[in-house]
Amino acid sequence: MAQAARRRNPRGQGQVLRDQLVEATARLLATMDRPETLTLRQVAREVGVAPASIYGHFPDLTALIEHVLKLRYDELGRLMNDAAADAATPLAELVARCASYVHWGVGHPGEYRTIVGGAMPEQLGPLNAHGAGEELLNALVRALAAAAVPGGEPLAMGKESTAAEQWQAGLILWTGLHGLVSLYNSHGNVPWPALDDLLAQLLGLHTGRSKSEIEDIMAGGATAS
Amino acid sequence: MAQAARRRNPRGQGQVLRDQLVEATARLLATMDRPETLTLRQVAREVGVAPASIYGHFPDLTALIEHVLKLRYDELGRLMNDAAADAATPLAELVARCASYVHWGVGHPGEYRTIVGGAMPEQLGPLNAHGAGEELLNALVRALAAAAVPGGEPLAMGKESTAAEQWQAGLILWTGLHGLVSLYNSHGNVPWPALDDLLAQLLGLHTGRSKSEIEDIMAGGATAS
DNA sequence: TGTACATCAGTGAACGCGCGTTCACTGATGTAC
DNA sequence: TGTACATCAGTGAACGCGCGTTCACTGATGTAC
Repeated sequence: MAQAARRRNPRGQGQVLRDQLVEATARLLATMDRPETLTLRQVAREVGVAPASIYGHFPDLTALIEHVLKLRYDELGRLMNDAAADAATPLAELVARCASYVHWGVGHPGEYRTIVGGAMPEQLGPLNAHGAGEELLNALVRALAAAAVPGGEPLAMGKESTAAEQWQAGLILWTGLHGLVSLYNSHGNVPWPALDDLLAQLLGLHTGRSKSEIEDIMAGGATAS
Repeated sequence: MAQAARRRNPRGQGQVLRDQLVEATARLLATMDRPETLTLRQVAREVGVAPASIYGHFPDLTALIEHVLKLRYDELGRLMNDAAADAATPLAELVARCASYVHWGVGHPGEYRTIVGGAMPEQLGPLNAHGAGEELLNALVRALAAAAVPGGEPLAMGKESTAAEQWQAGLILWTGLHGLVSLYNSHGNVPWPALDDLLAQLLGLHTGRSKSEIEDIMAGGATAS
């Protein structure tokens, strides 16, 4: 992995090493079995630079990781918003958001675990550190409320649902999505059905629709990966 | 934490240190912020013994931790079975199982994360290592199938549900429970509603009952802690 | 056009730390004769 | 009742390792005069 024959950057180009550090850290977090054990010296080796050189660009490894996790989190948020933008109906938007969340989580197990799985020391992930996670969660709550079945049965027995009820329903949906990603990623020995099958059924439960209705939307809409 | 003035055990009592090691490891795993960073020397210090003394009882730290996690896992299984045994109806049994699972998980965040959360290196937890997790999961699947609403709507549109459908429904319920415990434990900054409130609504969704029906059962039955 | 100097980007060696593991050992307790 | 010996339960010092962090440094590149 470590490149040989690295050239010192010319005068104005201190930025170059910084970018390389960020990219190498991202790559390592994405590919390591246990991303939470990443060390400063591993990053230095990956870039092909002396460990001390990192201090010119970041105060310590924690700051570097935090920077990278913020990028990944923003990527996930953008992905979900893009998927939502293509949707024709509120229900399709909800399905698109959830599908992109789950697909991203399963496609990026290391990063998912570091961002939302609480794998990092001292609640370092963006979902905890800054309130960045709120946006993602709020968008999900709104999407679920907008997609709630018109009859209104599942939430509050025919009454209009209050903000607190919508919040709680969104939270529960989030825990469902997270549980699915988390267990799917960490328990490879369990005989899992197809991921989209599980997701369709899960969303059916949470929206009060049939599984097949959700599947039709997933097949038609842009669910990204 | 480390006791001073430890006395060497008399001849036949090598077992004593072994028990102390197990107990100290359990205590540390339960109380540490990041149980996955436990070291062999920490255990030795906690007991008040030389690091090398551990090798007389366990081949290495991994074996010691594995032993302790197995104990904790058995504890959880027993708790769920005991709770189920007190239940009057299949639905009450399901509720009791799920409630004891969630309560145990929230009451033992460190152990929960090491057992099912995938926090340990190389899939060390009992749920992965041996097939011990299967029993717990199978019991949940059976309980859900038995408690399925008589009308039969939520699963398969009035038809009898197949074994595969029951398995999938149980898996999804498990991911819901796990997501709830996992996020509840790791995201203290989120304004969580009462845990039993979330659980009741979640079980309502998964069983096709109303939240209040579940709440009545939770209030009446033995939900343990 | 030369030259002294400042700055930039990063180096390399060293530090002290906690770790897992090894190895020869110690000293009390039991057992054989 | 003595005494030599074996075993048991654990010690203590040492090893080599990778780690985060520090510090004085180097050498190329730009700038002032």
